[in-house]
Amino acid sequence: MAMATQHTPQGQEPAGRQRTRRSPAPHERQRDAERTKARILDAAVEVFSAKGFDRARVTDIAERAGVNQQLISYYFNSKRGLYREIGRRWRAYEAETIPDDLDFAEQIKHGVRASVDPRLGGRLLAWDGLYDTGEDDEETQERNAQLQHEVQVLRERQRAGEIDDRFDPAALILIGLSAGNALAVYPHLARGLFGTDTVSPELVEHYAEQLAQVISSLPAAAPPSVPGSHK
Amino acid sequence: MAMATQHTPQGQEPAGRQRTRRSPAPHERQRDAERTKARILDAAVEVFSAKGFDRARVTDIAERAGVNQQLISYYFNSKRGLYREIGRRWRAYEAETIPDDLDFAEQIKHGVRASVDPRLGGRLLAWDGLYDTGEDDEETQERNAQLQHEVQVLRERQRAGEIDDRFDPAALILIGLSAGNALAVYPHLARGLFGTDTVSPELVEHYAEQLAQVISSLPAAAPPSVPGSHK
DNA sequence: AGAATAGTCAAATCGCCGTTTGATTAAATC
DNA sequence: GATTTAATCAAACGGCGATTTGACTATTCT
Repeated sequence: MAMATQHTPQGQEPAGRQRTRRSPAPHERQRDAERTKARILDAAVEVFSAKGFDRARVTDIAERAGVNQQLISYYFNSKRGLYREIGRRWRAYEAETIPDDLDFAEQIKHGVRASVDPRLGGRLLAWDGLYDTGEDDEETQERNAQLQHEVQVLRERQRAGEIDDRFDPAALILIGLSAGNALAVYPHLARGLFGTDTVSPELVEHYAEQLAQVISSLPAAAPPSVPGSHK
Repeated sequence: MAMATQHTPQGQEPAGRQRTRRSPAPHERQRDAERTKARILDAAVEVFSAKGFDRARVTDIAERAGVNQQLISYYFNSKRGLYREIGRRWRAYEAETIPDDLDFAEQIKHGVRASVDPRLGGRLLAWDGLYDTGEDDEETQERNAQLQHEVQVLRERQRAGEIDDRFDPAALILIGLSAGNALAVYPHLARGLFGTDTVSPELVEHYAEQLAQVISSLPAAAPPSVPGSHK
């Protein structure tokens, strides 16, 4: 692919270019592929998350990353490749970041805050879901494993009596997750509902609080229905 | 989904009065603009809902509607125009369809079932939210009014003691709505969580049940904190 | 130093897809 | 049955935007 490099045949050498020759301390080199790649990735997350795959312009991504757009092909082959790479890194990141020994409600709060951060993945998740075609590539498989693990954790708590038996952990997770992403996915509704003209940090906090409250008010043990009563 | 299928505005033909040339009973004429428009609209809802605006192909829509794609420009000016028309009719439809005197939990169940019907609007709502740019056109204004009304309804129930005062009705609505749409918006997660390889009607029913259970288990009155405590 | 290569870029290409054009056929009117 | 007009279509157009091409420049290695 990118190995058709050839020596420059000729050209006028601009004389008198003064450059000091310093040893490359890794963080101050000007040419650092990894750093540049990271910048592109960051910009890409922002743009993809905001506009979705189709509406995202690679020019836009390149611009924000401060590089030429061809560089994106150079590093990631294609727009799709870039997107996939984001997916990979993202899953790795959240796998190692989200501690599942947190209190469920705390986890939710954390999730809500994270979901609206444009650099984080709430919206990406929604885009993926909407674009989903029903066939499971290996990428989704991986995520599913993580989800199943979450289910296990909840089931554990259920067994410990923290959660009523009638609830299906899988359903609870989906509910929490989708509700947690709500501000990020339905900003237009949020504005209408809360009467603000933007989704402010305060609103995020308020909503996180509310959602956590809902979650944590789920009945813990068997329902308060008196044994022997009807229904 | 009869949303687009209200046509034949021209009214009551005097019975027994027949034209010499067998005046076409409105439902059996071959050339019926309204009917065709409705077919296009229906197909469009399906495609837009499934693929989103950008990925939807007007060829695809035309094909499903059984018409030539130019007809779409003819009737709706543009792809965007078609999309907007859907929005208009959709809001009208749901405004007159969803009865707000239902039990909240019932409403939720109804919502969940509706949201996964591919021909209905759960996904459209999510697309709109993700594509949202923060500026409110008149279209959203209209929806916001409806939402505010919903908020009022909930506030009412809150006043009646059915819902704990600590909950913000607006937040509850957003939670219910987003969670209700979850199967439609995150089908990939749903498959992973529930271990099915498709979102079956049974799953829909199960999930609706679960969500309703969560909603209806929200504390009704003041918290069980001991009365007579401080403040 | 100089060869080799990693990093960067501007500009041309090319396919896709929404829209326009201009004609055609069927229905309604007289 | 002739005229008008509503409905339909096939084919050409044109723009947008991702990708390719082909070079150029800085860095690193020996």
